[in-house]
Amino acid sequence: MQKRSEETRAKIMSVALEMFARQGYDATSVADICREAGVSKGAFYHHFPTKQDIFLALLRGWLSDLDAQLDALLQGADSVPKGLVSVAGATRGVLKAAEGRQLFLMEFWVQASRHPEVWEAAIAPYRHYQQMFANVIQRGIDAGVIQPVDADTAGRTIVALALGLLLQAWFDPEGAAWDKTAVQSMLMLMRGLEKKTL
Amino acid sequence: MQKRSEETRAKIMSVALEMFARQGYDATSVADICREAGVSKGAFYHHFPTKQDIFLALLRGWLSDLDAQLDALLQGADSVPKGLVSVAGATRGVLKAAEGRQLFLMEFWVQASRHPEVWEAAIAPYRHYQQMFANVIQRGIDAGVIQPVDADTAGRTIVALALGLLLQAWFDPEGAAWDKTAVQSMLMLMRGLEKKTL
Amino acid sequence: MQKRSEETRAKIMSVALEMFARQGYDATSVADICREAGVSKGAFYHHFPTKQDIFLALLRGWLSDLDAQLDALLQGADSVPKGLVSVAGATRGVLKAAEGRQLFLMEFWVQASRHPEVWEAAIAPYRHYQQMFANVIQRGIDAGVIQPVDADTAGRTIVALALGLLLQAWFDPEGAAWDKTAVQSMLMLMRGLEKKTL
Amino acid sequence: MQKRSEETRAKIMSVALEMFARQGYDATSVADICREAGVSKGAFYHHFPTKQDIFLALLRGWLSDLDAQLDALLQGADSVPKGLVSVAGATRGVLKAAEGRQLFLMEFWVQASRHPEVWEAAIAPYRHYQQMFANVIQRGIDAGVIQPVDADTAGRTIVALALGLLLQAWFDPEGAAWDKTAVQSMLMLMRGLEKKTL
DNA sequence: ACCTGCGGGACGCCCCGTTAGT
DNA sequence: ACTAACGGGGCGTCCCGCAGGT
Repeated sequence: MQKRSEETRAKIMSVALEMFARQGYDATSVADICREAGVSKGAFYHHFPTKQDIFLALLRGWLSDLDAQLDALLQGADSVPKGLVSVAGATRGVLKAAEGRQLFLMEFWVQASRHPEVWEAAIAPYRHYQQMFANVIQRGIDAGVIQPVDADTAGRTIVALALGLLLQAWFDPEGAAWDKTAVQSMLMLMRGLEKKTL
Repeated sequence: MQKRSEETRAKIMSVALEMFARQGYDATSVADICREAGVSKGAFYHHFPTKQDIFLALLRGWLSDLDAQLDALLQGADSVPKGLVSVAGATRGVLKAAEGRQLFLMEFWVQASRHPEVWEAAIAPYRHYQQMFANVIQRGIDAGVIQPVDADTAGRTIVALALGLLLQAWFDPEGAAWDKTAVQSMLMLMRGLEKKTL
Repeated sequence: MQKRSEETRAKIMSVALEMFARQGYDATSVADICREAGVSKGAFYHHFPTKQDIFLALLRGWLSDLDAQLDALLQGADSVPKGLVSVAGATRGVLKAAEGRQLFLMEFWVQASRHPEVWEAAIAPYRHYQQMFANVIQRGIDAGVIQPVDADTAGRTIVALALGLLLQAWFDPEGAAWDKTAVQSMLMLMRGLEKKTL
Repeated sequence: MQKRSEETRAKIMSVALEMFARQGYDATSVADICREAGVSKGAFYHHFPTKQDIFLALLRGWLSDLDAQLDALLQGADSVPKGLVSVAGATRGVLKAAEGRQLFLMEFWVQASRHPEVWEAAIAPYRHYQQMFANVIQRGIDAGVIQPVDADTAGRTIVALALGLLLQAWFDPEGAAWDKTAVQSMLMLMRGLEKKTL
């Protein structure tokens, strides 16, 4: 029956995700994953031809998850370009989506820099998000509520802020209430973008 | 004479830095480093007790470099809190300082998340910079040229922006003129911080 | 219906034979065979209890083929002991029979040296042929056309010559026209065996 | 000191030779060799980059041994082309030289058929011997003691006989007194080559 | 009866970071 | 400063049972 197979595969993936996130890709051996998942190496290599392959599979899943979440979040912002705060709120979504998987994110970047296929998988969605933000901004400009800045640059700026906060939240979790900091930061930036209405 | 010894050590370090940056920490073997540096493994272990140790040594050097560069840059901003643009310019310095060593930076973060000693070495300077920016902001607030925001949060925001730009510049170098983008981004943020003089 | 089954079995065997011959027994995995034959591993193990077993099955078939061919060839020689050249011609048959399967032959010997069952299967026919040649020689001696040598030794000598040529032809195919060399060689030997009629 | 190193290397080689000969190349794992030799895997790979490499090293040594032995043996035959029996005796040398290493010889051929480098190492000496025998024969022809046959073919025939006997002696050791059989066989052939002095 | 997918472990080769002995 | 040796894994693969479907 195929149910069993699917379960095994899922188990392996979830374990692998967690271990990659906790110990990193290189430090996690296939044997580790198998032991933790309670399967044999035979089972592992039945489902994934290579250690790299499970990483890519994980990555794919993770990106599509993120995609869904962000798309949903931006629905609201999309329709209310004047309420820039909603954009600020959206960034919280980005952080949430990455919650507890930051190390995996790092690993992913590191791998991306070395393996073209991974890079491909990484760069596309990144540009996608940047574009989404740029679109929102552009609409705001057209509507006359945002300064006439370069929308692309603004998009990149928003992404940069989100990424930077993500990173800080990761390597200094106790340093601040990152949740609130995210909102505040984004507000500061938004304030710089909105048209001064006297 | 110790000259020879010093040279060997330096050679090893420079090779190691480059290889870590290009291939990553785990993917770079001690043997690789030795071959490239033209020394024996014995020589390597004569100078560094452990592979980790050379990494830390490298890290220390790198951080102190960065420190010096940033301190110099912030001298100006420090004394001219009203010219917030100078702060924007300073972020360019951060990018410059990391030029071509981003992968090493990533490795460093990854390692930091796992080894307390590394984390220690990483978190301290990070907080240092954040504090510097916060100070500049605070002075601006006191002088009445900046909105009465929370200075710490503003500091974190600036650092976040810098980090985020660094990251983007790294994994999508062709995506934009990051140099200029950095300045523009910072200006947008600054605009949100400054007091509306109207 | 069993037709399907028989076909599958035959397909597996033919693929296995070719792969063993080309890559050797150890270097050919069951998975390789299955992939090439277009069947699942389950199917393989349904037909053959073990990898060794398919080898033995193949071997058995191969030997009985060889047997048939040689027996046919020696019919002639048997009845014309004075025409020693026909014996020479027979050796060509040996070479022909092994055409393109030398590596399998080698594998077979190697396996034989380690597994008694295989050895059993190998040594019997070998002695059979040697005996056939010895018989022909003995008849020649009785008929007075061949020197009074030890017939067994002569038989072994003929077999040796055939084997040696086979081997050379295998690992240095371009080295000579082995076809003709075989005949010439055998003639030289025959000349040493025949009674000097002068 | 380098003495230790040399000893370790020699120990590894001798153990490997024996195990390859007894169990075959594929069936002998590096771990087996190490255990038997009482060294660590690290030591093994310090001396030999690859499992294949130790095989080649062994092969090289074996061939040069054989070379030396045969050269010495053919010295006599060389100078006494009329005493063809000495050539017959020489073949005994070939058998002696291979004593107890036949399986290694087989392995070697099997490997040769798959790895060009091995084949290279194998084919050269083989042609060398064939040539030596051919030379002896040619001299005999020139001296008028041997039939005007094609010397090359005769050389190949002698080699074939030697190989064939070697093989039979290996897979049916009890079948005959191969020592004496070798001499008898060679005499039969020689008889066919020599000029009928009548 | 025939065939399939899945799973199980045991190893195989290679390499890695490191310590002893000069 | 350097060569030799050391173990301990790492990844990938192999040969092979079962449970299940057709």
